[in-house]
Amino acid sequence: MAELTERKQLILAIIIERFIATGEPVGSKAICAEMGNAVSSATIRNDMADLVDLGLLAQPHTSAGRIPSQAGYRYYVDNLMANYELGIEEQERIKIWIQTFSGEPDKLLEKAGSILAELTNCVAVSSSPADSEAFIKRIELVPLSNHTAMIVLLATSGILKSAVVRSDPEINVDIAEVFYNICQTYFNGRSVSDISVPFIQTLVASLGDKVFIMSPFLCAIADLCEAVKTTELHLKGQNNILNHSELSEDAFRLMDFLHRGTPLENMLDSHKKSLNVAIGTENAYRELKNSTTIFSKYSVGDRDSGSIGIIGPTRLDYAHLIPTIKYLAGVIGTLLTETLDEE
Amino acid sequence: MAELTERKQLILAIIIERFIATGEPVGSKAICAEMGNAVSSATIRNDMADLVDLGLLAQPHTSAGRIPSQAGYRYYVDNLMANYELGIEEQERIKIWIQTFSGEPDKLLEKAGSILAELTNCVAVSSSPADSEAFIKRIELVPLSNHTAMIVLLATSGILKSAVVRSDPEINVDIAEVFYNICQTYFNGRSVSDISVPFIQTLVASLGDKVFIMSPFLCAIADLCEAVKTTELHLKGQNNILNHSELSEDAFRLMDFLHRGTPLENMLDSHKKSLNVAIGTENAYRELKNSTTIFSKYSVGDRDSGSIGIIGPTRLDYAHLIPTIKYLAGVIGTLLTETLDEE
DNA sequence: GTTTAGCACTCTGTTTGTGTGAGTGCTAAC
DNA sequence: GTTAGCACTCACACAAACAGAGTGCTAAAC
Repeated sequence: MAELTERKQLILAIIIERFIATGEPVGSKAICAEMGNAVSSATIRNDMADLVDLGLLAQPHTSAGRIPSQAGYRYYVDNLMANYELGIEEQERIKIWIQTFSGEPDKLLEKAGSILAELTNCVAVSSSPADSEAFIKRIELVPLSNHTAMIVLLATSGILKSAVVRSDPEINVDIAEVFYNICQTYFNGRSVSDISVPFIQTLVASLGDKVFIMSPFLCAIADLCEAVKTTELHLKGQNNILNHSELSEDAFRLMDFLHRGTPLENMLDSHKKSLNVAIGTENAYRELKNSTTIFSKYSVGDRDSGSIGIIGPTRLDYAHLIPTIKYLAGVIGTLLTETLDEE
Repeated sequence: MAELTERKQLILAIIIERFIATGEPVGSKAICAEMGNAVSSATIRNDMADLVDLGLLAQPHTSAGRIPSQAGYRYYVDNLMANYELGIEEQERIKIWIQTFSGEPDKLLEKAGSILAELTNCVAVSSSPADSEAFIKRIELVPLSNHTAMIVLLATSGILKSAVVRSDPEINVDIAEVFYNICQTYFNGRSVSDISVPFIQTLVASLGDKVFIMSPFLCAIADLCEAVKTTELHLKGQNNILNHSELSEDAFRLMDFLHRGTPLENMLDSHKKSLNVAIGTENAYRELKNSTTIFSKYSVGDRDSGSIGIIGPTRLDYAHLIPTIKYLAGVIGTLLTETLDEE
């Protein structure tokens, strides 16, 4: 991208910020006024024409003001945008929320999504910690009734999963003991990526006649390991799609996209950078071609465990939202690292 | 409601069913054809005029066909509607889904909501079992790390809740023993409605210096008891709101209403009948004045524990949806009763 | 009394035409 | 490089004209 003169940068910034604030195309006169009439509107028009040629601005029609193009937003985010601090409201909200953290990672991320949706008026997406190379730290069996029990699996990277199991034979002390022996020998300390079909087969072979009573428990453990590896998404503030008039045309397709789940997971998985801002067609999915996605990863210990971020229109208050999301991801990482990755 | 002649009933049914199928106002000629020209369109027009006078039909404008009024739908649901069996697709889907039931009530209800949303193309709402008069069956403590543990609470009415707790003092065998003693003495077998602030105060007073280490656990138990009493809602298929053009005008307000949560809870709580169909303004909230809600309660043992149902436009395929929802509620009740209310 | 044919009438949705205003692009002068 | 001036373009709002669907009513037939 060729260097822009300082004035052109200023004009671009004014147009983008005004457009973000009002949603209306910005005309040369308005810019002129905002610049204190330092130059005339005709001069600004010349510069604007150049910015259009560079692809940084667009015109809805010949006789309208200018609006930022996707490339314009990109230039703004990369070069022009001021780096704001978090607002007081954001900070307060996040602080209060942190205090309610009990220690359950999935709940934390779900709540974080709610907060973010409220703060941003966008659809917020958060993923619970997942790590395909996590290690099993412990597995517990909690008898609930004669034939049902809960299995709780704690893994590295701040991951905690549980499931209820039904067993035909009555669940008694003997079964519990066999269960704990198996866990001790085969599961504890092992990477969840090891718990494959062949692994379970070898295990089953070595169990002899205990296979029959153990199989629902083994299945449950395998499922939980799968859950440890699998990103689980929380969608919040879907109603906010309707808040943004520029999305109303796509609203249906967008909603549908969000509810399909898998593409969204793929998208989050594909992000390389810790903070990812994708504007319009920079997004991998064409359903998002009029949307911006801002996602940040959070880390538990030294591993990236999940993401949190938003999906909104391209017309977004980038300068405020980006720091908010960054901060939130940092807080999540810190909390999870402190709580569950200790000892 | 005065008795209608058989022909008027037939005309009303034809109009409603055609309108449900097509969404277009139905004219006299179309009805005439559907009746095999047994009578002329003029005759039908006369009858239609009478039905309008009775408030069962409405005209969007003078020169359009007729559409059902809310009273018309009500008459149809109460008197005319055929009682369909479940379709094969519905049955299959529900059967497959049942097989995935692990024993976790909250998950079951969440999944049931998803299924219902898919089957009906409406917003599905399901509430996890809750019962303000449930009894505590057992409480378990599952140590996770040195300073965190999970508490699992099993109650009657098929209710299972869990939470993670952080404790400053290290969680060791001594603490676990104290915990279980307290549970044995004060909580097991007690009704959750007893676990009030004064009750906790008495308990705290009797604990002496153990109060300090026990307090996070006691708080957690109190929270869990609260959760047992509290209806937790699962919303599914919110994107379906946009499927129905007649709701698109209210889409925003409706979405907002759904996300507010509390009014929805109140609505479900206020239902007296086991199956509740509220058409348009029969709904307690004005946000739903153009919507129909169909909800069925499910019972665990002999107590109503929660509800499942849909929110959609008034133009709904009542004849198929009502049996589906009824059936689903029945299945949920049976599953939960068998699994968790045993022994 | 009920049913029917016939016809004028009403209302919606679409198309076409006109005017207005905001904002531009270009040219010539500074 | 900057500015004033002016013709030009386009979206939007409003009005008029038109076609089509379906009704309501009347008078005759059953």
